[in-house]
Amino acid sequence: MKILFFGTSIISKSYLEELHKNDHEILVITKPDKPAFRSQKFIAPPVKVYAIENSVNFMQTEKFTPDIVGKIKSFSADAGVVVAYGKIIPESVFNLPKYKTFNIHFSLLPKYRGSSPVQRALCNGETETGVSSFYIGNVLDAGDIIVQEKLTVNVKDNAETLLNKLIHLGIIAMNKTLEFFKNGEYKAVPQTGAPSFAPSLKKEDGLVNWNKSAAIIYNQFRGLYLWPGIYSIVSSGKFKGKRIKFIEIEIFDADSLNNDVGVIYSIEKNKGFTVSCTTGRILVVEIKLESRSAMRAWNFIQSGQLSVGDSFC
RNA sequence: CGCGGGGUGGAGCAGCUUGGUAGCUCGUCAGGCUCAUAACCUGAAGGUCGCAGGUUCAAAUCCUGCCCCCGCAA
Repeated sequence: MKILFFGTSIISKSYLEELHKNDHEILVITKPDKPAFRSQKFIAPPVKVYAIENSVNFMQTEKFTPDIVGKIKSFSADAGVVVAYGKIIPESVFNLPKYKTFNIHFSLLPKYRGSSPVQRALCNGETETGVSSFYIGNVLDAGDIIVQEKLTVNVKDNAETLLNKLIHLGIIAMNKTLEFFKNGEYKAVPQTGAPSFAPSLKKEDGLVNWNKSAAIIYNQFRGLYLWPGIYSIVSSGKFKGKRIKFIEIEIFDADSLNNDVGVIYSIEKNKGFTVSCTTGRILVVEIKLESRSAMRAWNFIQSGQLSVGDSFC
């Protein structure tokens, strides 16, 4: 088939790779290079890198100008595939392909419409999620569903592990969808049930609220594992006002009812320190201080700059 | 040349402003104590203070250049 592929991130790359391996004729649409990281050097989207390395045709654009739309039109695609593209595609473009354009979304729509479905689902402690392929329309993530695949969330899953599972599942959904197009044996169904939304994550989403249960904080940790991570501000002692990121935490106990919320309750030899939540306590195992590399919480305790009784806000 | 922070025995830190004997906690090793629970006590080993120059009687500390790590911003 002739496939119009919209994608940018490292996630999209796997999908492009799959399409390429399956001998589809592909035109990739991706975002322009952007300055990134400390160096401020222009970094190419992973999808572009793949396209170059594998001689796949691609175009980079910020806007869908008449000129660009014309070029896309002349490709006369059979189907459009959107995966982690990062931009809104206008109707004049998504209606061009013969079988229209579909998106792979990492949730069981209409749940978790938006850009961070995996992370939000984990934060909310969902035990089941999945992927959906659906027709792109003018309302974000609201089109008719073509294929949906379910997945049970493991309690140990974090944003990284769950995303990897969903990427694989999404590839299956994509292949099924294309197969459906080819055979014509399918029927897209409107989304049913009340939609929920998964807005983009912000750095502040990582701030821990100790006035929650250890279970809720742990879910937040799982969901924000890749970015932005979770953190808290020290409110007493030598480190007052400093931010500490929690790279690795565990639930120390799930049931205790505490009044000393946000206070370092104990130090666990060779492991780290525990902090009280309203219900239960969190064991902090690995941390990261401003301007420092990540380190074991236990090691940091050796410096004596944080000890039992110090608190977070 | 986007802004800022950091590099000190194996680990985490202090010392730098105001140059003058390498400090603290942990770990390791040897010994003691014996139920403390972050166990405790005594002793020991282990460091070209990121690298290279410079200033100085004297540099971890002041000056210059370079390397590496981290955060912010995009």
